[in-house]
Amino acid sequence: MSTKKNIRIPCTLCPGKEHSLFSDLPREDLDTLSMHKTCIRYKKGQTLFYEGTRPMGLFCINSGKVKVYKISSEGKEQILKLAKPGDFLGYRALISEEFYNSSATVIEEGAMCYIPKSNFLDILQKNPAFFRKMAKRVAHELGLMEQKLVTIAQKSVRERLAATLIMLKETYGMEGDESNLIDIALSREDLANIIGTATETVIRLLSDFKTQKLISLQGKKIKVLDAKGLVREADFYGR
Amino acid sequence: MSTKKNIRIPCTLCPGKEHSLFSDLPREDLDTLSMHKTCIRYKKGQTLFYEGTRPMGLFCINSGKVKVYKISSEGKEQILKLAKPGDFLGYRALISEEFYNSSATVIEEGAMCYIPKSNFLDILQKNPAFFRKMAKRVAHELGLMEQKLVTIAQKSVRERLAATLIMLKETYGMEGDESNLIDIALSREDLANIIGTATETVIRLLSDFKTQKLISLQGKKIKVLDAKGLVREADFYGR
DNA sequence: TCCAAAATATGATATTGATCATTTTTCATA
DNA sequence: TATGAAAAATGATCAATATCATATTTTGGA
Repeated sequence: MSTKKNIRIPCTLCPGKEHSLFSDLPREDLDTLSMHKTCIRYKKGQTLFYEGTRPMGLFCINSGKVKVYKISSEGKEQILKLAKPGDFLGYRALISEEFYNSSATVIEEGAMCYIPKSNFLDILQKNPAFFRKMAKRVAHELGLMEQKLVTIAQKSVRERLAATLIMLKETYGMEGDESNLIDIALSREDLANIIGTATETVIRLLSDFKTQKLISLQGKKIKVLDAKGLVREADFYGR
Repeated sequence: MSTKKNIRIPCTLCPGKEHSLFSDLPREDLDTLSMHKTCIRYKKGQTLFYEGTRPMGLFCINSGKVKVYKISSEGKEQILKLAKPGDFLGYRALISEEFYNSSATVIEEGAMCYIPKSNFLDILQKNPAFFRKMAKRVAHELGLMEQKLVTIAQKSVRERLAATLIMLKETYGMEGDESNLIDIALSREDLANIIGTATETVIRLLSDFKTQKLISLQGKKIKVLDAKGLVREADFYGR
């Protein structure tokens, strides 16, 4: 069985707390959350929740990275989003009062906090400003998802890959010298499942981009050498 | 110029009011809305709002049908959803406090009610149950959009067309004998812009389905002859 | 450190669906 | 009801990408 270990991390010490959805929650509410939550270390490959199951709480990523995806009827995985420390998972299903419509699996190990549904709903209930903030977030994500739909429906695989690399660089780029290194452990297959194509196609296109000196490949990690060039490939203008 | 005519339709008389988002709004709030809204007849081709503009209110469709779509950088249209009497448009942008991320154009003429932003937000503010309902709706739509994304990313055009025809039949099917007639005036181009393909491809596939006796074509309108067969084409099982 | 399995890479081929060109039909309206 | 424009239909061709097959490399455990 899994070797999950229960650990305790106060919400007030959570990385990225300042920019998270909880950022301007009153101290009192934060303490309530800290009190009731559980934090567990997950290893790569372990799953936080499965599509089709009933959500019993809210996940908050303390460290590590997670992919959120759906499995189609043919068994193919489609990654809907990637989550990093400070991100929350599972609120869509809690707010819509539905089962999970996607699964979430750890791609880089770390600690995940779990806030029981009742505590989360309590705070939503008694804190209208927080509820508005959550609703605003969900509405914003709907907008993002609509844009993604258009991109997948209308852009070529090459364009989508270039656009995804730029997005990854912006989200997972490192500090200073290494700022062009995309710091997330995505396999070629994961990348293919983000943009909706075959693994071989991603591999071919990456080596193509490498030949064009747009990127360099350092093992699994990708370095962006020519962001402008990638932007050109992505046909980013006018979006 | 357009020949928009201001007409008055009390919300209490709105078709589909019973099942709309406003269904269990207190009488008092409904009257406030009725008081402040304007209702205008729109002809086919007229646009309710444009992507990139600031939302100033909420649209409610009294009669007629509307398509909601985005235009990609290459100028191609992608239809995100179709709206029918009783449906609301524009609340995503109001709740996320963003500009419209899509445009809405009338495909079958009818009357559209317009509720000023301030009135809508007032009611949201003072009526937590209604706000929860709106949030729930947006979260549900996010789930639908995620499913659409997976479908477009992973299913063939043939499967998507078959699935779309089934959805259209379920949403716009008529009563009784004519229950298999899809009662919405969509051009082949519109259909192509829903499923994300070329118009010619839709035309070819439709005549294919016709040859297979899955559908029949009566002018612009499509009749579903063999729903089971279409479901098979759509590979619907297990979704 | 070595081994097996997984991931990556590369090649050959097949298929889907886009694009371009042309014809036919439908439809609005003059 | 005639006519011009838009929509639908059909054909020919081509490009992008999936699929299948087979190395080669990397990696995580025993």
